[in-house]
Amino acid sequence: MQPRRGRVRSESTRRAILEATRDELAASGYDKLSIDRIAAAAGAGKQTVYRWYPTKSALVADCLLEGYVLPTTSIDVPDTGDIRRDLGDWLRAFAEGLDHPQNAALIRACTAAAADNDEVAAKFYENATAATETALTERLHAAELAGQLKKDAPAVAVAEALIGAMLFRLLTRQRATVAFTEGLTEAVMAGIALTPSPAQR
Amino acid sequence: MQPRRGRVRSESTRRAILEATRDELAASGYDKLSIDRIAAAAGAGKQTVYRWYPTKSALVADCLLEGYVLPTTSIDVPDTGDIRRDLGDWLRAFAEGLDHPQNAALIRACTAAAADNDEVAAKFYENATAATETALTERLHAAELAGQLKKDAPAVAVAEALIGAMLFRLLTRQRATVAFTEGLTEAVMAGIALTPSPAQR
Amino acid sequence: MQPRRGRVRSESTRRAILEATRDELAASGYDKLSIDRIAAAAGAGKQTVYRWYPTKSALVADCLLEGYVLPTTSIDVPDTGDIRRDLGDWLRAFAEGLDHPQNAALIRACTAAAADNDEVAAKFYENATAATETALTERLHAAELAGQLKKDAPAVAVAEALIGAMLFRLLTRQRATVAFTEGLTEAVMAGIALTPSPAQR
Amino acid sequence: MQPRRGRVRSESTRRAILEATRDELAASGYDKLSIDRIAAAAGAGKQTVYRWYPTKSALVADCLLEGYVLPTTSIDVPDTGDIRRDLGDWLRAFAEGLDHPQNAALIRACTAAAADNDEVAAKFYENATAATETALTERLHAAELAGQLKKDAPAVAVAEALIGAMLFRLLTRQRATVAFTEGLTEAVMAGIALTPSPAQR
DNA sequence: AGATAAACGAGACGGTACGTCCTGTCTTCTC
DNA sequence: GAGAAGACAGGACGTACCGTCTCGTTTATCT
Repeated sequence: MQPRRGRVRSESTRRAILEATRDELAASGYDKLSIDRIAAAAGAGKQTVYRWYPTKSALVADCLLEGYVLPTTSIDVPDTGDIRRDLGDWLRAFAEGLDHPQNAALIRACTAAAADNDEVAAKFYENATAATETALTERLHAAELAGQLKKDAPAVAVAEALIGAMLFRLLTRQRATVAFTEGLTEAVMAGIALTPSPAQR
Repeated sequence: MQPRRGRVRSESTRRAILEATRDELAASGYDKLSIDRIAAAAGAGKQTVYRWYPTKSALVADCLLEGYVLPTTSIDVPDTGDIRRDLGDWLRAFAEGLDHPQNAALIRACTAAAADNDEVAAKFYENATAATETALTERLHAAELAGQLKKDAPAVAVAEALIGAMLFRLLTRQRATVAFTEGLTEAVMAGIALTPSPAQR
Repeated sequence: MQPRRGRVRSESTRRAILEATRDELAASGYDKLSIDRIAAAAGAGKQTVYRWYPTKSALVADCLLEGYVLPTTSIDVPDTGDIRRDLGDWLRAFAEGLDHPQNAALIRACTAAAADNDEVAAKFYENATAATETALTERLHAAELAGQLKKDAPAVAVAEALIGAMLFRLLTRQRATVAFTEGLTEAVMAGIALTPSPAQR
Repeated sequence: MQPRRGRVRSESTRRAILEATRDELAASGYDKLSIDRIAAAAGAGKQTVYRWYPTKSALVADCLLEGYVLPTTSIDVPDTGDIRRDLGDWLRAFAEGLDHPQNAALIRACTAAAADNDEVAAKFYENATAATETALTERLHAAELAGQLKKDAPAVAVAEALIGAMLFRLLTRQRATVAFTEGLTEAVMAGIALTPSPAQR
């Protein structure tokens, strides 16, 4: 391991850049991001921004990865033993988090970034999403082990359907009301069909 | 009504602009769209583009509205009388449509546009989405009337969960496999919980 | 001749650019010229500057060509019939012109530009210099025709020696005093050698 | 004088810097000089360059002072006793030196530097020029003492006229041909006027 | 020998300017 | 009067250098 030549790169500057990025992202959205403005707001030179992040996408991606954008608070899925109630509570809490305009703006900006760019998409998934999805699927598996769910329930599909529904509401600027989240919870828990599943195709 | 002096605005030019926009969208994504390039590709002056569409967003929005971007083909929900099968078939067809890279790129671009801009979001919802959602909810209501669904089943929530799940897969660059779509269909039809719903909280 | 499509290029903007360039040149010298600042001072976009002048050198060169930098006043060589007096008067006037700091700064800047760049050098010669040189050599030829000069006197060499001497004084920050200009005039008119020229080598 | 603790400053590094500067000067001219490149070419850190030379100008100035740029060879004025021949020979030799593109480029670069910057101008004069001028004026004074020149001949003015003429040719990219140098020599030795100088104004 | 200190290479830092590209507006001429 | 062509002011892009500031290393002198 060689001795590290030259001045060491400033972590604090990097953090300032990420914070400035988060602020710009919430204020202006993804495609109005300006590296010039971010650098100025962070008190950094543009070159320093580019030294850390070669592209606007990488910058946003790292913002996601480092948790500057999405709070980890709303991710935890409660576990009271009652999967039905836990799922409902979690979904409602999630919806409430999205009611704050700043959170909504940030997630929309990240969605735009993910839609535009593969790398951001990967980070978006790894962080913002996979964490949530993992927590959700783990809770579902726990419920399965507890004998509350059918065997081989498609936990991933259900988790992504829930997240996807919230994302869809966000994109189309519809609030996710309590009626909505409860209807959705009930649907995935009990199904909407009257007749039981046939002997399976 | 006065007689309209001067040259009439050329519909064919407008169509050329929309086509050029669609091509750029598929090729470069939303935030790399350049009005300059679009005008050049359409053989139009920039002013003409701006005369029709005041903003980049409006341009994309109209692309959506006029169906230049999203094919209406995959929207129709089959109706064989068996809601379970129809839903499954439709979802699989939808997923297959998203497997074509060009379609995927276009929808991602539109998603980015919708995330960034309220107006596009509205158009995105009205067209690309509401059409789909309407078709879906109508099919669900038909099934309800046919006695195949529970009373007051949350059709809208289910429809949006299905679309949202597909969108989520698209954003995170995960293919929606047949196993995925079938698991999802089964989940919303029959639910994943073992025990029946309690006397409703 | 085809009909010229599109908006016509604004001569007044071009003039504003040249004036701003002249001011910057006098204030900061050649290698501190900033296109950004020039554009801002001229109330023009950078692109407009570049549309007219592809390089900093071309800009300075045109400043010279259009006479924005060097006043044509000091160029005219008087003709009273007495070449000796005329030359002396002209050289003194020239020296006095260079005594004004602004003129000196401008010519130094142009010299730097000419030294650095072939194109500017050409323009520098064509305009600032050739005009002077031409006026000077024409006056000398007139004197020759009037029988006041030796036959085949090297008018060009003498003209360039006079200009060169003034330039040298300027570059080395020495004032060209009256004693200097008169000594120089006398030297080229009467020579400094005591003995007459030998039978020519 | 106190004993100087710490590492001694490396003369060889300083020489490497000057050599790199000379090479850059000849290759790119004055206003394209880059301290970054010079440091890299010299295998030195930027700080070391700045420790020796606070500004680009000082660097170029020292290049001149140390003779890295202008060869002292062409400075010596021959002394055969015949001032007319000696002057002619020297001027021709000087012109030949300037025919080499590298020499021409270097002197042009130094001229640009001198035009832009007072300090360089001083060094330019002290070294490159004063040496030449001194040699020339000394030769002229020797001739005067030998009775070959008029009394009180303006040696400095003549010397500067000769150097200025060469510089002017260099700046305007005109070669100084033998015809040119001989015409000039003859002009300053014998004058170009037919009639003898009047009783002097 | 060990401590102290300056100079060194390397290179990151906050900045300024570059030359290019794009935006949205404005002229100009043509249909 | 709409349209294409394209110039315009403005502003962001990503790059190159500036002059300054750490770093770890090397080389000297002083204890």
